[in-house]
Formats: sequence, structure tokens, C-alpha cells
Amino acid sequence: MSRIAVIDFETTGVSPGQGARATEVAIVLLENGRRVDHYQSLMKTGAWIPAFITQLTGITNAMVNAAPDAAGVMQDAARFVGDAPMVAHNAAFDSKFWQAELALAGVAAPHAFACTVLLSRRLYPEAPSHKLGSLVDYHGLPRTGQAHRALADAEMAAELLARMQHDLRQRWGVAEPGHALLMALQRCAKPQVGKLLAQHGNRPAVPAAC
DNA sequence: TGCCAGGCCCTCTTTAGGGCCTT
Repeated sequence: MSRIAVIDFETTGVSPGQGARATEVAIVLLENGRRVDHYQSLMKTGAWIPAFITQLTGITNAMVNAAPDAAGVMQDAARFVGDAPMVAHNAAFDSKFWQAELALAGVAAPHAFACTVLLSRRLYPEAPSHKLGSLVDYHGLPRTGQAHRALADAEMAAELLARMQHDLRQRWGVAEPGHALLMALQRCAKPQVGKLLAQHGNRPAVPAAC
């Protein structure tokens, strides 16, 4: 059984090291590429949400002030994820907030993150943009909910991940495009992507990335 | 005083600079 947790945070800024806090978290759980469950919650941290963030996300100070405390939300989120490996769009961003918010909640965060931005750059170098919304449009994937809200963005990232796994099977013959392969692929130097996929698949054809 | 992310990746590069991507 291949389980992957796709996560997205909305936050008050770009860096927890500069005092930014999460305002909302959403996680979509995939099993063998199929969505089986999800978790979503706003969270109260006491941090002020700048006006431009409210304009971007629609999340207001009143909304988070009425939400559950962040520590409890993060403890629930960690229980929901369990030991599943994780994926995010620009994982460098979400993994920092995952670690920072879990640390404040007193929960360990040992999860490995794969990144759909890095994977997309390797699998679809011809894409005009690697922004989440642009990739969703590029692949003709469904848009659900309000963009820049955590659940809608996590659902789009999950759709994108499922599309990547489908393409790895169909185009390159990779039987098990699981999290371990995704981690290897995102770390692979671009000129070596074709060789890596040929090693894991049954089709020697050079992928678009090479 | 004023400013404040940071890792990845491309190129007019590698003794560097700047765009992308996330909020």
C-alpha cells in the first residue's frame, strides 16, 4: 500500500524564521494514487495577518481568532499524517512551516518531503510555468474550491502528483512511482533524469526532460 | 539607518547574479 500525504499551508508570510505563522493547513491523503481522505483546519496562533495576505487568501484575522489553537490543530494534523511520506508544491516552503509549527506544538516532524515544483521541472521542462495553478491548467486538471485556500491548493497539488505518477507509468514504464522514486528524481541532475527513469522503468525512451 | 527567506536553476556562469516558487 503506497500512502502519500499532500500538504498545503496558508501563512502570514514566507518565513517562520522571520516570525511568520501558519493560518490554515490542509492535507490530502493518497493511497496508490487515489484520494482516500483529507484534513483541513484554520488555526489560531495570535499572529497578525497582513492586509495583502487577506487579499490573497481571503483569510481574515477574525476567522483565525475564531479557529482552534494552532498546537491542537498541528497535533491532529500529525496524527492524520502518521508515518506517511509527504509532498508539497515548493516543499521548501511547506516543510519549514510543518517543522516550525509542530515544534511549537511539541511534536516530532521526521517526515520526508518531495516537491512537485522540482519534479515538474524535471518531468515537464516544456511547461511555460511551474506555478501550481499554471501546471493544473497545463495538464487540464480540475480546479476545485478557492485558489490560495489550503484545501483547494492541496487538492490541486494532489491532482498534479497523481498526474506525474500516471505519466511515470504510461510514458516511462515505471511500475512503482512511489515516494522513494520521487525523492530520487527530484534530487537527480536534469541531464541524468532519462537514465534514472530508464533504470526504474521498462522503456528506454529518453523523457522530455533530456 | 534601512533592510530583513531561501533553495533551486539558468546563463551573457563557475571568483556571480538574478528569476522562480511558496505566503
